[in-house]
Amino acid sequence: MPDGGDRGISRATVARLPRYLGVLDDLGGHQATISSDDLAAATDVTAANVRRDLSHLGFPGVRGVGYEVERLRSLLRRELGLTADVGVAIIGAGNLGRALANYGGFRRRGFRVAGLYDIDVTKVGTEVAGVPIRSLADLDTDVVAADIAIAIIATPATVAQEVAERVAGTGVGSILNFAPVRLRLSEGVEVRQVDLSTELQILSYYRSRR
Amino acid sequence: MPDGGDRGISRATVARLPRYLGVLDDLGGHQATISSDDLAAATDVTAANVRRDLSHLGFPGVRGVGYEVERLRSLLRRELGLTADVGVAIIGAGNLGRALANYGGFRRRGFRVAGLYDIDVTKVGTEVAGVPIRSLADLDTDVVAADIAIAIIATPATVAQEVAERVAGTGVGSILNFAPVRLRLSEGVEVRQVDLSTELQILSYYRSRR
DNA sequence: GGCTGTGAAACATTTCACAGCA
DNA sequence: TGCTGTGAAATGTTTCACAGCC
Repeated sequence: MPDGGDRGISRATVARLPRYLGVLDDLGGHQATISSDDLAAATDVTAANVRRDLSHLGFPGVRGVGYEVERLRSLLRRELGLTADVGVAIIGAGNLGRALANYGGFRRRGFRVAGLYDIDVTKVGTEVAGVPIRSLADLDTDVVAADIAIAIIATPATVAQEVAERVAGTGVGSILNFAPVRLRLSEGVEVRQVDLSTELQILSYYRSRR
Repeated sequence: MPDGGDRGISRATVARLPRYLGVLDDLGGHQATISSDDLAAATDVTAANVRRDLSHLGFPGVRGVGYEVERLRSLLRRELGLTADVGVAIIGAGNLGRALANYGGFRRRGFRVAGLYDIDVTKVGTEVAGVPIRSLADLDTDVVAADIAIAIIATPATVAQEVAERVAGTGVGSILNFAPVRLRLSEGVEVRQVDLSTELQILSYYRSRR
């Protein structure tokens, strides 16, 4: 795995960046610097691993002191593509879609939830946690107008594939899929799958051998 | 990483078992056997990796033919601790809790959603998707009476730690936490964290460099 | 003295490639 | 012939341990 400048950070490292960022955000300006030990303790990572990660990012610490919190925050945001705000559309205004719209963590990091999209006309026009519910038919124009970069699929599994194809057609390049279906899409669309049942099964595995 | 018998399967392998199981479940008895190539294609894993995983589980295939679907299904279920049904409690009857109660994927694998727990007395006594909403005060007795093995925390972040400690006190040994807080619990409780915002940030990372 | 930065070792995981069996 | 099972190599990731700097 390459290091230094900016490119080619390992997947394992990338997966830890949001954790580091979360801890720094929670610090709330009470500390100017943080040591690898402290950052490690707050994130369930080893100190050596923290140092290795930050060195991969090319971020310098100060020996005897630690890492500058504000500089590191900026770097992590930049690295995660959160410099400008990132527009997000949530597809499906059922319980899950509404839960996601309510979920403060998105706004807290630089995401802007532009809309909830549904085909149920009785829902369209209302809003949830300040997020307007709009017709799925409006998505194509909204993607451009509201600068939507990522779509979150929160529909029933039965329609997820169809909806995802429609979403991909609007030019949205990234999809986070919560429906328990493995989406098959054309090249060029980045899909990430979150399967709630998978997490539960893994937990069950570790539970069953104790 | 050890292999063979039953113990000491690597974490990476464990993380793939639910995927394999999901594919086999979706087959619906239309195939008696499946090759590593087909199983690989359906799960976004390489064929060599599938073969290695199954060999770690000590599961034998038939050369020139493939793996017996039904036998493999049983093995995966057993391996994941899904032989008897596993009782699950969802803590928090907000949008997320209700979404999880609605989510069919749990029942589909061998989980039994025993109840939704909340402190809001106006909700208690009603039900969601056939799951009764009960008072958090009843959890202690229900854990024993309804044989609850896993608790899913779907409360606001602000109360998650407090609720988790309470839950841990009931003897539930495994917690799946959806609140965006890193829980600190005593030894002996297995905690698994799902952070929706983390997934979105990782997607954002890969989006930003294309 | 405290903490970073990093070679080198250890460990984990994946892939290659092919022998061997049905 | 088609596909598994697996050594061996390659690759990826973490940890150790300590020199070096503030």
